[in-house]
Amino acid sequence: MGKIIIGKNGSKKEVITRKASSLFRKKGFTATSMRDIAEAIGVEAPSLYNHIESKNEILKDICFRIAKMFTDHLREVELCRKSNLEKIENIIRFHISMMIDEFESVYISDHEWKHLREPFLTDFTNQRRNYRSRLAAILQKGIDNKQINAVNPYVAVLIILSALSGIEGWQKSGKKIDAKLLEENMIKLLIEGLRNK
Amino acid sequence: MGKIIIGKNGSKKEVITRKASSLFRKKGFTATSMRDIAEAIGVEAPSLYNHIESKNEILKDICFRIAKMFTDHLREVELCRKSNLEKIENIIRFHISMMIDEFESVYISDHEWKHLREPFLTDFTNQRRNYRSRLAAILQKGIDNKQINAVNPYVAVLIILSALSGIEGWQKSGKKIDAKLLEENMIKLLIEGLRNK
DNA sequence: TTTCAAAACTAACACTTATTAGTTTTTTTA
DNA sequence: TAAAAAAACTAATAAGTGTTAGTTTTGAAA
Repeated sequence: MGKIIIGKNGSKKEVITRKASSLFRKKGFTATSMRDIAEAIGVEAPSLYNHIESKNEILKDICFRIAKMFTDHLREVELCRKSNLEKIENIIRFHISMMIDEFESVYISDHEWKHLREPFLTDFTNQRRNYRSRLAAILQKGIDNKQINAVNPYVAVLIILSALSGIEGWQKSGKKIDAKLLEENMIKLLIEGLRNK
Repeated sequence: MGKIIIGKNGSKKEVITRKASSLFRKKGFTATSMRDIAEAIGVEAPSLYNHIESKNEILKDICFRIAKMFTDHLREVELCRKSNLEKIENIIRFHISMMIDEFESVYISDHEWKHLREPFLTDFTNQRRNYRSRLAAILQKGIDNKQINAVNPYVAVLIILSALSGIEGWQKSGKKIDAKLLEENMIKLLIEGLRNK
């Protein structure tokens, strides 16, 4: 039938993962079959198994790669010398850039992680909880400083993260919103909501 | 094997829809089989077809019932005599109460609508677009009034709606956040972000 | 050009899917 | 209590699932 053509960037496994990501986002993980992925690449389904372990491994790779990027960035922010509000702003900007550069993967890691298998499911949800806790800790310090408005930090984290993950909806929306405009509006709304006046 | 036991509230179809909602939310629409639903009710899968048309009809009923509730409420708000910022606040409070009272259905209507079949898929996405446009129109009037901060109204709608839909994550989170506390924090953050100072 | 491994293929397996047909049981109505 | 209707059942269908086995093709190294 055909063969897997590798672009300049990466192995055949990465080609499969990228095509799969696109389908997982459009149709959902469960509704995407190995045959769908194979067809999109131009190959028969069993051929994929020369490069990957299982359909579930693809999902795992996507979710954990994204989780690592967020975790790594958070560690950097925690160590830098900036005010807590600036740290939050930095994190928000990073989320937005991730939504733009890694749209499909971030979407999947947000919406399809529940189809991970153990032990990865537990690992992943622990990482998420951990991420949220550390974000709440930054907010709490800002509140103690009086720099940040006295909101419940867990609620604020919830609001910020879900507001951010909603940018997903923007990409395909008819309204062409410029990325920079989006970012500045986002910062304005969320940071002004937090800032203590 | 058994039979469908109807509670005081509603037909057997409603019993099926309720059980299905719970499974659709936990496992996703595609990953939930008719046998899963039947087993949860205590009946064989083919028996369900005495009461429903198809698995897809269940999803359609869930999504359109919720869409109607949001649309009906929006119409009321549009007609009432209040400031535009108060209207937005009213809508935010309604979303929160919906998340609490109709958690499973709202979640599904947010996350599983893409599995709707035509013509319902098109109808549903049109309703969503329409809802967002009308929300943006309210914001625009508030901006013209100088009551609302000069943000891009489409971005603001995106942020508000996704922040709201993120409350889904709260229900099951370990942190037991009181509903009233959540609501007040949410209003504080979002409305203060919008208010022109 | 021969050799060898990587990567494609076809065929198939064992299972699950939503749904239909036809039949029996249960409940309601007369 | 007899008749009719509703709702359960079993059995089966046709299609689709992820994945494996075994074989052939392809491309690079010797």
